[in-house]
Amino acid sequence: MERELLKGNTPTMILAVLCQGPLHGYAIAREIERRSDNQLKFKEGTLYPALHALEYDGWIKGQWETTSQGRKRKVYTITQAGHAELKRRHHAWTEFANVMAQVIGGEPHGQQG
Amino acid sequence: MERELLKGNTPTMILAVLCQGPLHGYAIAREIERRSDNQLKFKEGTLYPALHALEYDGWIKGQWETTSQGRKRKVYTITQAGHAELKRRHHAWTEFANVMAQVIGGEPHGQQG
DNA sequence: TTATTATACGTCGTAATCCAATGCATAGCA
DNA sequence: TGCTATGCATTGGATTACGACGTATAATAA
Repeated sequence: MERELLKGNTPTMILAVLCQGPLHGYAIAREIERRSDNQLKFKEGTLYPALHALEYDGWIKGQWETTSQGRKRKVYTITQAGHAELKRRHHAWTEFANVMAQVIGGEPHGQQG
Repeated sequence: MERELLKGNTPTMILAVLCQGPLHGYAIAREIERRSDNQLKFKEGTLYPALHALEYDGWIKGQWETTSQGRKRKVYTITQAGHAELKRRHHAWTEFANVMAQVIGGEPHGQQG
């Protein structure tokens, strides 16, 4: 999958996943990979900074928990503001996808300018 | 229009426009704006470096010409390799757009991990 | 015991990209 | 003389993805 195409969409995908329920970082990455039929690979260098930024902006909230196996992990929950942000980003993506279709799929036009 | 969403798609749009016929830089920018119903604004800092990179990669070819008004401009033509590259990029974009739809538009799933 | 894999968190540096700001030059118009 | 449009270009800042690396626990295999 083309690296640059992903740019700007990582937070949107994370919010979309968390919209279905709280998950910890590692599970979020796995869930995005699952939803994309393994076409997307979510790396640590992408995931964790993105989560921290989302929490800093108040769109998600992290809570440390310990599993029965004694392993610590940080479970993230989407906030009210996060839901609004997701809606806004979802809309922006749809708009952009439409524009792209218009530009790269556009019909022929008069040659020179 | 969201700035980050554009990332990586600029060369694709330029190739798509040139696919319809040769144009000089300034006209390419105006054409992309026209096709996007002015939702996209193409700035010089984005346009010219992108054109130079495309020419360096051999996907477009620039040719200086002088108009009847005596104004010089560089007219770009898409190459054979450029057509192939456009096809590849067009495909990559479609794939990515589908993946995005799957991830952010996905149906509900079992909560916790 | 030792090695490997999976889980789970994180940081840092590099590369890629968009764009605001700035610059140069020509042309038409008020 | 100023303003706007055309037409080219560079530079530096900001944002982003990710490879590489580091830490730690647990299960599985040799």
